[in-house]
Amino acid sequence: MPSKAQRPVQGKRRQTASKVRAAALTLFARYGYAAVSMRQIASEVGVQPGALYNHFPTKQDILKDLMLSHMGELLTAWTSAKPHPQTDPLVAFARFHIRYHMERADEVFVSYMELRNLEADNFAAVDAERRRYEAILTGILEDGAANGRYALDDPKVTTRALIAMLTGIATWYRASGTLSRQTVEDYYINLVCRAVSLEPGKTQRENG
Amino acid sequence: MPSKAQRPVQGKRRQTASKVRAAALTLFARYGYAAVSMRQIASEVGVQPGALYNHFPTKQDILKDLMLSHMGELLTAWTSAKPHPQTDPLVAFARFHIRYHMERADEVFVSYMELRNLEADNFAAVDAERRRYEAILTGILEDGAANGRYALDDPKVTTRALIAMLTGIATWYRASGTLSRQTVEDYYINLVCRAVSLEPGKTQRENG
DNA sequence: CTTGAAAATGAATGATCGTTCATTTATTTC
DNA sequence: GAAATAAATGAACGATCATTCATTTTCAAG
Repeated sequence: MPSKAQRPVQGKRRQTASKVRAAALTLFARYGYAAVSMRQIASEVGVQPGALYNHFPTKQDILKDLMLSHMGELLTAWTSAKPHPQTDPLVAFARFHIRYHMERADEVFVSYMELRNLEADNFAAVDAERRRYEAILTGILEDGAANGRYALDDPKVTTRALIAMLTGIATWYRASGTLSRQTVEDYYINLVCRAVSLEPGKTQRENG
Repeated sequence: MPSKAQRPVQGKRRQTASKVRAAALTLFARYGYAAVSMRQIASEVGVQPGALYNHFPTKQDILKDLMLSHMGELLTAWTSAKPHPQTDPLVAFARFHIRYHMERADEVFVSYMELRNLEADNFAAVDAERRRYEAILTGILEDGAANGRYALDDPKVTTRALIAMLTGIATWYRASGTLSRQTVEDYYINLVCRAVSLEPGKTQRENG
């Protein structure tokens, strides 16, 4: 007799599948895909190894699912993000990227460390998404360079440099540390702005 | 009867050991430590698996050797690097870092992707070297910030941001591409300079 | 409550893993 | 060239790997 009726949402059906995803994500992030066994994942989920195959056909499919989901959610999140319309586009993108990546250290870690372990088809699919995401930043840089708002040598090189810098936060930032998320975000925004000679004070888009 | 006397240098003794290192480096960089077997390494060297154990006691020792050697050589290279004395210290360091890392993509890749696969003792040793290297840049930034040459929020955060940005070159730069090493180097130097508000034209150290 | 389907079990498959070792082969030392 | 030493072989070890499957258990729908 539960005091509040247990949600009968979609049965227990899809529950194990998402527990598998969660366990695999944590283990892959910590030990690496190749070093994690299906037995470890099963043990973490609290199930026998064979049961995993009711939800994912192979170990590789778990990795593919995690990485494609991450990229898909990242792109969706950007599309539906509505930054303050006065904010400079580069600043808006960088703030979005920093926040999203600080909140999902494991996903980020797996998604850029395990590319090597994707089979050819899966790599192509994930890499296409990654390029779509980078193209967003490249477009912003091209626009800003065209009208003189940013100073930069090459939009694609700058894209890779900035993405590497920002994504790197996930490799060292720990919520338990002394720096708050907001502080780290602000410091990195300053670095990004200066890297393209956008005066940090002038991050409001000029209208008219 | 060799036309030119075969170098009897140190016999064939250490020759296999360095072939093992080279093979392991290439394989680890391409497939990851955990995904590479001792049999693959032996096959690449042209030897039976058991022979590897005449040179390295375990697979883990090969990884430790590769990573510690890389860090040691990196620190030695910096110590013995003699940049033009008029060059701004940050520019000198960044140029050194970029060049060193573009020339050794495999070493760099292994050294920052395989940290997870080091046993505790080995990780501690490698990480200590890594921190020694980062401390060099942090020191440069602190000096420059103290006398107003650079604008930055936090030397340690800036160190991590710049190192991530610069090291990221190894993940995408290919000598076969359209961009020359010198071009990439120059673009990144501009990014670094602007990131700390050091006017790119003013990269000569002022004396007096 | 009955029925059909999905999920989980528990045991097994063959393959591959890192590592060992007695033996043979190659190299260095005297 | 003989003796000593190191390297390489080839076969084997037990452990663990991803995956399969007949069977049992659990769950959702009628």
